[in-house]
Formats: sequence, C-alpha cells, structure tokens
Amino acid sequence: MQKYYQKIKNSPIFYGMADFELDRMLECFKASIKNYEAGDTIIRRGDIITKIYVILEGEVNIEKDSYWGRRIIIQKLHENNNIALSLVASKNTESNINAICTKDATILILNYEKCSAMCQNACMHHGAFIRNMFKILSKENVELVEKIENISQKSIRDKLLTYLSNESEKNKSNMFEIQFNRQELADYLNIDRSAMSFELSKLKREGLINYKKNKFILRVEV
Amino acid sequence: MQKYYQKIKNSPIFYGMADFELDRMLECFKASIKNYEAGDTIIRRGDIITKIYVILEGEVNIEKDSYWGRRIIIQKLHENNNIALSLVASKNTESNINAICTKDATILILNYEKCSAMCQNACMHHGAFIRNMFKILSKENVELVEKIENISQKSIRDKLLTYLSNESEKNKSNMFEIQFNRQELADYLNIDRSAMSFELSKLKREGLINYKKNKFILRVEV
DNA sequence: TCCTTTTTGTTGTAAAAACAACAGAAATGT
DNA sequence: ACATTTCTGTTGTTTTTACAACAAAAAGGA
Repeated sequence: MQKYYQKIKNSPIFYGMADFELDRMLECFKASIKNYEAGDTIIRRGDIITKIYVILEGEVNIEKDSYWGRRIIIQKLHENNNIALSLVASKNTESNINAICTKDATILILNYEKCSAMCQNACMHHGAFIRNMFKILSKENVELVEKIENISQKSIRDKLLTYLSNESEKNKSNMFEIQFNRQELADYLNIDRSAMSFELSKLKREGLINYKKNKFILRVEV
Repeated sequence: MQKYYQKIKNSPIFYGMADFELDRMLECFKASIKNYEAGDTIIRRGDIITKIYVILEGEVNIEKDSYWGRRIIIQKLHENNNIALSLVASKNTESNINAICTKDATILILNYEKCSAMCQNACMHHGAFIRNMFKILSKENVELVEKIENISQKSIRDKLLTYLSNESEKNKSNMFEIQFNRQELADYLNIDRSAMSFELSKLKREGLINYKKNKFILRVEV
C-alpha cells in the first residue's frame, strides 16, 4: 500500500484531502490493493458490485457481449479512472458490463458499502469524498454521451471523422495518438475492422487525415 | 411554487428531507419554476450550464445534431428526471447537447453554483442533496450504457430486439408501452424509419413480437 | 538475425441498410 | 362528419457495410 501512496493521494477521488484525512479514509474504507494481468477479468457481468475500484496503473476495457456474441467496447480506462462507479450507488448493483484488464493493472479497492453504512454522517471527510465521486461520475457521463455521438454517425466515414475530431479536441492538437488498436477501435465504433481500415486508407489518400499506427494527424475541421 | 410543492417534495433529488429542510434548500438554491411548450429549446448546445433543471411535468428530449445535420436522440426524459446534471459539476460546463421540450413542461430550476459556493460546508442539508445527485447520476449512467448496448447491435433486427427486450425487462412484463413514436425510435436507434417499420412488420409476421401503435408484446426471450 | 505471431491493409462478393416515393391509417381541428 | 395533417407501413433501387480470404507489415521471441 505504501508503495502506491503517492498515486492514491493524487487520485481525483481523494482530491483536496490532507494526508491525515486520506489515512483516515483508507482505514475507514478498508482499502486494499489487487494486481491483475492483461487478459484477466476484473468484473464479470452479473457480479454484485459493492466496492469502489480505482485504477492506479494499467489499462482496463469496459465491454459488453451482445446476445449474439459480438464484443462491444464501451470505453477504455486508465490510471485514476474508476470501474463501474455508477453501480455502487444503484439499487441494482448487479454489473451490466465486463471489465477486462488489457495491460497489467494495479487496482485500489475501497469497501464503500461498509464505510457508507458506518459513517453516513459521522466521518467528516465523507462529504468531500462523495463530492469527488460526483465529479468523476459527471465526467464519465459526458464521455458516454461523446461515445454515443461517435457511434451514432450514419457511415463508417462519419464515425471515423467524428471520433478523430473529438480526440483531436481532447488533445487540443490536430496531432494525437489514439488509445485503441484497429480491432478495438472497430469494436468501439461498432463497425467491421477491415471496412474501417479501408475507409482510413481512403481518408488518407484524399488527404483528410494522415496516420502511422496509432499516431494521427487530422487535416480538416469537422 | 406552492402549486408544485408536493411534486418537488417527491422528487428524488430531495429524497429523505423533511419539509423544513426542503424549504431551507429551496431558499438556498433560489429555486424558480419555468414553463415550456412543446417544441421549445430548453438548452442549446454551447450554453453554459450552472443551474440544476428538474422536470416536474412534461417531456424533454436530449438530442445532438451531427455535423452533417442528422438528429440523434440521446434519451427521453420525464417527470423527476434532471436535465444535463452531469454538466453542472464538470470543469467545462458548456452544454454538449440540446434539450428540446416535446410535451409542455414545467421545470424546477436550482441555482447550484450560488448555493454550492455559499454553503459548501455550512448548509447541513447539502450533504444529503449531493448524495441524492450522485444516485441520480449513477442511474443516468446505467441508462446511457444501456442505450449504447441498444445501438451497438449490428443489424436493425438486433437493435429492435435488444431495445424491446430491455424495455420489457424494465417494465417487468412482456407487455409494455414504449415512449418513442416511430421517427423518434429510429433516431434513438440510429436507423432509417422506413427500414425499421419494415423490420417491425417482419418480426410481427414471424410471431416474435406483436404491437399496435406504441403498445408491444414480446413473445421471445432475447 | 530469422522465424513466428500478431496486427493492419486490400479486394471481391453477398447481405443489409439508406433513401425516395408513395399508400394507408390515425389523429387533429373545424 | 369531413377535411387536413401527421404518423406509420410498403416497395423498389442505390449505396453502404459485413464478411471472408488473403497479403503485407510490424512486433516479439529465440
């Protein structure tokens, strides 16, 4: 735990807390660390979620499997992101998603249920904590709406341009590196990988974009 | 305001508060009521959002326009739902969506910014309020993931079956009424209306579903 | 380095969707 | 009740996509 103390301290979920407050919170939450390897399933659809998961390092995909067996990537999470935070506060805490580790990860686990019951009003830091959670959830919400925008475009071309434009805006530059490999990007945008590759090449030929592997340059305003 | 007192009191955002607490909060938030007619734009993309909007009655669509001019319906909101709650807590409070009134609506408006600055730690009810907001946002988050699941299916048929199956589950019955008309449903699922109508008829002919207008019966487990 | 595996790109074909144009049904207003 | 408007369903055609099979490039290991 000590090894990760600095990372934990810098996590947005503990934003604005002094060391002594953080210590108190970690104790209150019965905090623990768990390591996962790439390929591991962290949360499986149907699991009951009562704990808060904070990614300290590594990479995690939030996925769904369609009834017909296709993989849907909802989002890709990294350091400081929370996994399935929205489920902790829900009435139905049964997970509706799978969380798959895609790069070796270290996860901080907080026993929210226990703490929340124990110090609903007692723990004076709980207020700041829940404010932080609210902010994090807000951000995730905005990201989900952005994803909906991306995949709601009518053609592969429009999906790619919208996605790349949003990434460019987030990076505040027309040169940026994307987080997905081609298959993952296709699963994120719900399109066929080979058709997507074809369209990417076409956009490159037309001079609208340029790319090499995951580094992209967007040459147009979309 | 008095006219809507009971409705306000029953709103999840004030859950668990006694009358005197509610009164104090409403004052603290400089609460006001605003009426909208069907067709009105409540929030326009780019607006700075600093207030909390609670729907007391009526219906509101959350929409985006794609760069190429197509309408995308993100979700349909009703009584007790909040509009753009996630933006209030974000760093960038510029709205990324349009909120369009689809049935004459009454909206409760709370000045969150003012209150939040004023009684960050002072107002003792603020804690309960933010906990409620967290819950609401959690629920919305789960709904957005559900929408992503719906529109991520690969064919019109699968989108319809997934959507209807989710609706059936929410209503805990295989007979249910949907909230969208055909054009809205098409815009929600990002498909062509006429192609959707065709597929619905086909599903009916095959006996998988039955429907009349917005009342549906799902005859299969998806 | 060379071999193997993984990732990405290309092409042709079959399937699915969008689109347009229209017909029928239902809702609305007078 | 009738006319008008809105909503829903149908059909044929064009466009787009998925899929399969393979080629090329990159990454990883011995």
